[in-house]
Amino acid sequence: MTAAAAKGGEDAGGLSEGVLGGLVGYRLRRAQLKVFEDFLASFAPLGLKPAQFSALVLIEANPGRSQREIAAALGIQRPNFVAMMDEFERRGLARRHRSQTDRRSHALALTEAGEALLRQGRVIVAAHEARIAAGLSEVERAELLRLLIRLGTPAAD
Amino acid sequence: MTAAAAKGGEDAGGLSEGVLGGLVGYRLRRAQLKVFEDFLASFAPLGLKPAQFSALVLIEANPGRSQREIAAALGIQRPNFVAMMDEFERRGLARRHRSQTDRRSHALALTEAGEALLRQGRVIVAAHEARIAAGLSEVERAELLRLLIRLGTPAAD
DNA sequence: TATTGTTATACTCTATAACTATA
DNA sequence: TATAGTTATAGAGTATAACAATA
Repeated sequence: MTAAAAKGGEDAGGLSEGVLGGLVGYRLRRAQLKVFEDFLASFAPLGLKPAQFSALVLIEANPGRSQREIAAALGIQRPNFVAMMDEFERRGLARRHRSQTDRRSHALALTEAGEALLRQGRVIVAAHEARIAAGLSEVERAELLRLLIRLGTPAAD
Repeated sequence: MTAAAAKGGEDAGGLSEGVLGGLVGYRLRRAQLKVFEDFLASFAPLGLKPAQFSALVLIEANPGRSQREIAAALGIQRPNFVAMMDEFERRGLARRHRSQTDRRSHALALTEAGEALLRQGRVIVAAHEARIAAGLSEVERAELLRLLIRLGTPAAD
């Protein structure tokens, strides 16, 4: 760290950060932008964005759940999840089955193609994680996850 | 932590998180959403959003810098920063002065009203920080900031 | 030629109201 | 009445191309 950075904080262009550097929210935003940038590039070959990947993971881990349940778990508004499911079905990655107990709701499940894509996704995401956490030891990465969970896990509300 | 959460991860609705729970990018996104939610509510009385607050802080800490420099430091595209500066001038918070050395660029500075608003903002942001980091010790909060900087500081590219 | 601020524009994300079919 | 999925829509946020003034 430079002397200037130690005093008030200074960015790449030589500008002082003022109070920003010490704000968790500001650091979160900058870190997330950078991590998502790497994710987007990593998953471009699979044609998946972060929200789509997380939705597929959640559907696979919780087959038979409704759109409302999956969307809520991801913090996605129900109306906005409709288009995502439409695309999943169009690409043959997931399907909506009529629930046997409540004909209003859709029981979601991955297709074979969806499972296959997720297998590729898990390989890619592992490389992505290793890349973004390259400057951290395994202990530090675990500590970062622990602190982030304490900050933001909806379940901890 | 519940037994289920220890195994594969489980959210508030009882859904398994699958691989998501161990991903830095996913945890960053969820944490940032929650933190920004608190920020937005905290700063509603001042009429400032996170990007606006950070821009005002940066202008105050670096008076005389150009729009391009301030925008670049925040990761904002130059065209998108124009409307933000327009609003700052309309509300009397900041001004664009013609640079004496390069008549193409604008030397930015806060007005008295802008400085006054920022003084209120710094009080509010301190309370906001205390609130979101309530579950963390001071050591943990410092460690979180350190790890986030390692992940995402553009200067560390 | 290159750069600053600007305009226009488009694309994505996100949020809300209202409809339908079921419950 | 209330809920699940859906449609329509509107508002942010973000990205690029192109122009005028200036370097």
